[in-house]
Amino acid sequence: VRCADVILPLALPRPLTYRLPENALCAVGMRVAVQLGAGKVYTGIVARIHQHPPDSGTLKEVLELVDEEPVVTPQQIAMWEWMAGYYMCGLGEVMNAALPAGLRLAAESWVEHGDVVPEATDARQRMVLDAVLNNGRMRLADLQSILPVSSARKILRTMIANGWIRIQETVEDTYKPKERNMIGLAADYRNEEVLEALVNELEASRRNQKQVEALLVFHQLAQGNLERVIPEKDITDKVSESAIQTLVRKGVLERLKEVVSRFGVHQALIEPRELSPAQEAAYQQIRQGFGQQLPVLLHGVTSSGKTEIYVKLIQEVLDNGGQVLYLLPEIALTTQLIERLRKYFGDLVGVYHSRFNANERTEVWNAVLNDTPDRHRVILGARSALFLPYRTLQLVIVDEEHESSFKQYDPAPRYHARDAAIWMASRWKAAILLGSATPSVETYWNAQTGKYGYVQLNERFGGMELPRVEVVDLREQRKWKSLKGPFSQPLISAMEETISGGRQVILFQNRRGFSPFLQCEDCGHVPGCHQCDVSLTYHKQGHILRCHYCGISEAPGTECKACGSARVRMVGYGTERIEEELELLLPGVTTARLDLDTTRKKKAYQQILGEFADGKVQVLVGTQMVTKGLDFEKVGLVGIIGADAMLNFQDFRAHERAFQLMAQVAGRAGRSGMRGSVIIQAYKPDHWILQRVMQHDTTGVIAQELLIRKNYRYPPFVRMVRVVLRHKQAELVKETARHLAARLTALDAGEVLGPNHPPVARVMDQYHQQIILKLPADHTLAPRKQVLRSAISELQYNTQYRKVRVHVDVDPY
DNA sequence: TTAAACTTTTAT
DNA sequence: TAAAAGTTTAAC
Repeated sequence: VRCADVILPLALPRPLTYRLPENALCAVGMRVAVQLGAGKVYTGIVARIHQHPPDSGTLKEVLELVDEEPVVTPQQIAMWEWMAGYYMCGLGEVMNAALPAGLRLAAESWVEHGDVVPEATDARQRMVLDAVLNNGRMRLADLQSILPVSSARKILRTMIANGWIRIQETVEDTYKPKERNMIGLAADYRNEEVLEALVNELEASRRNQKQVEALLVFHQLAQGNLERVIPEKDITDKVSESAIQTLVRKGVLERLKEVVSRFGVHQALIEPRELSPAQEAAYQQIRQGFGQQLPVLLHGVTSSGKTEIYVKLIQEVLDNGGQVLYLLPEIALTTQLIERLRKYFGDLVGVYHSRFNANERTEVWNAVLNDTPDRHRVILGARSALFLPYRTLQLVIVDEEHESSFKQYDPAPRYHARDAAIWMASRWKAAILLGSATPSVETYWNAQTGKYGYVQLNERFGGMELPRVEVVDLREQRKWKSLKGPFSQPLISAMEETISGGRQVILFQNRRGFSPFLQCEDCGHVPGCHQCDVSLTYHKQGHILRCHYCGISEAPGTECKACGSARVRMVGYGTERIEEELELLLPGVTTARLDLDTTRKKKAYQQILGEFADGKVQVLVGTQMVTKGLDFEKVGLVGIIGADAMLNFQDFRAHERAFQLMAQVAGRAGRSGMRGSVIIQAYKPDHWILQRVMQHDTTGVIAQELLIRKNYRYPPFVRMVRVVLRHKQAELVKETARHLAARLTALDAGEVLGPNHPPVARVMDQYHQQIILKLPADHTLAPRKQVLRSAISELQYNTQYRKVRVHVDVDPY
């Protein structure tokens, strides 16, 4: 028998084996429909074809081959397997992250009438039968929604048992290509003489003038080529629809559909700029590193023109017929960069990220899979762009390499796009370039130790100076009562000066919403989430208290829930409140806000960033989003409202991240000729990180951090694995975590820290415990992960421990 | 993820 | 005591 190992879109430990129908033309990477369990039909991807049926049980047969050609390449399956192994999750989970929804077939259950004619039926059964008979068949989900929720399943079950109805599973392709209406001449009329005769005939009657006109317009648009097919809209722009209609009815014209791209047509406009001597030197060094098959780190200060270098490298690959993957940490950045790259490469640039709908993503997927020569040669995207079916990938660029948003946390696979890209590049034999003004400690270490090539670009483009950074002591400001809401005197004057000088301001506060929490002035009570251990954030927009962990919201009462006092005050400043305070402080100033709440809609980024770029907005207030490599010409001042929150995190990466964030946002200031300035407000102005931000000392921070990491055994000197346990009962999770930790110690898996609870111990009524494993960064990593795997599966043998959900986060961020 | 098998809670 | 609600488990 021929067998197919099928990856199913579920968190199963491994692919399941099905029997292939005889003579089935099946290949690795094709989609197949298979039955799982009693009735459910799923589509999966064939990972392997072989002749070795598993020992246990009977084999089910593949129900249907969906594709004639594979939709997934063997290289991708290799990548999925690597990812599932390295990040310790199921192949199905990787597949779920990788495949666009348009390729995941929707399996639907339909209810049809059965072979047995029902006799005695009750009212509800009658209802079901009527619905099924009237419509031929009904969606199971629709039927369930018209029946009372509690008994729907039961009613249907009896009816199935009686043979009155049955359930049929279907699998349907959800991808719909976009089409447009076209007009062409019918076969008989694709001849000048015939057409001329027709025109003459029609001209005889005055009533047919419109038709003659339509034919002339068609002739003109077709430029004499009568085989041509013209977009209907081009014709109806000039002549009436009814004339076309008549000609179609007479069989002179034909209506046709043509598949078109969902993505508009763009034209390359300009030649890339010549590189400066410094850029040229960096470019040559990068080429050299690529020549040695090494990933290369391009460490270039903000505004050093890294993009120009990327452009030149991309151009080369395109000339060479290759594909390029350009990874960015944020969707907002793709919005900015796409316009820039399209100026050079036009339609060859494609975008791919989570804001695209299923059809758009599938279209990009197919274009990459088919290696189309005229579209999607350069893919610009967030981390999911990693999963496209590249065939001729020659270059990967990971821009803003240090960004933590390259790491996915939930759901599995908990992968780091930068690290996965490095694996991919070596497998695909593609070059890979990591770019950053503030490289991560790990990457810098790899460059220092010769694992990566290292190229530095210290010169800002046009020789501009780095911004002046000033730290304002909030303790002083408070003492002298010179704080106005969240703003210190120096920040206020700087904003006024910048705005009156016709330049723009960016304000950064890493908290969205209006106020992080409410507090009763009498008893100190803080309203918290009912199902999570966090306070509720007040959102003025919608006048609502919201939990940022589970999303649940409630109306804020007018009085304290604990003591009934009416004196409840809002504590702290989120972006929403900062924007409002600013409007009160500087009336007439135009503001905009860039955070999760203002960018929910698909086009929101484009709109907000567009208005800021056009100068319609003078002050842009935002969360992390404003720090990540946005380029604006006229920003003269960047204000960091509260630096302490970032410095006080007790995670080993907190200092590194705080520095990166501040250095990056500072880099937004001062682009068009004038030196920019940065004001950081902090209660701890002497913190060493702030001092280093003032000095723009990236390598100093990294050197210091490397010392600390070496002393305290943190990455890159060890590898970390975080094990998270979750359950409704706090005690059970604790007990299980203690047991697992003890077991890991006994098995000598590595250095075991914990168990303890993560910063937020309860989310959605589930209590969390975590164990951190520190593993040596050597060849024992894989066997140690195997030890961890078996220790976790051992929990199954205990009826209590097995109830606890466990997940693993490799290289946590 | 799903659904059947199994267990615990709740209402009458 | 039955029904409802919640848990657990296996899937080729």
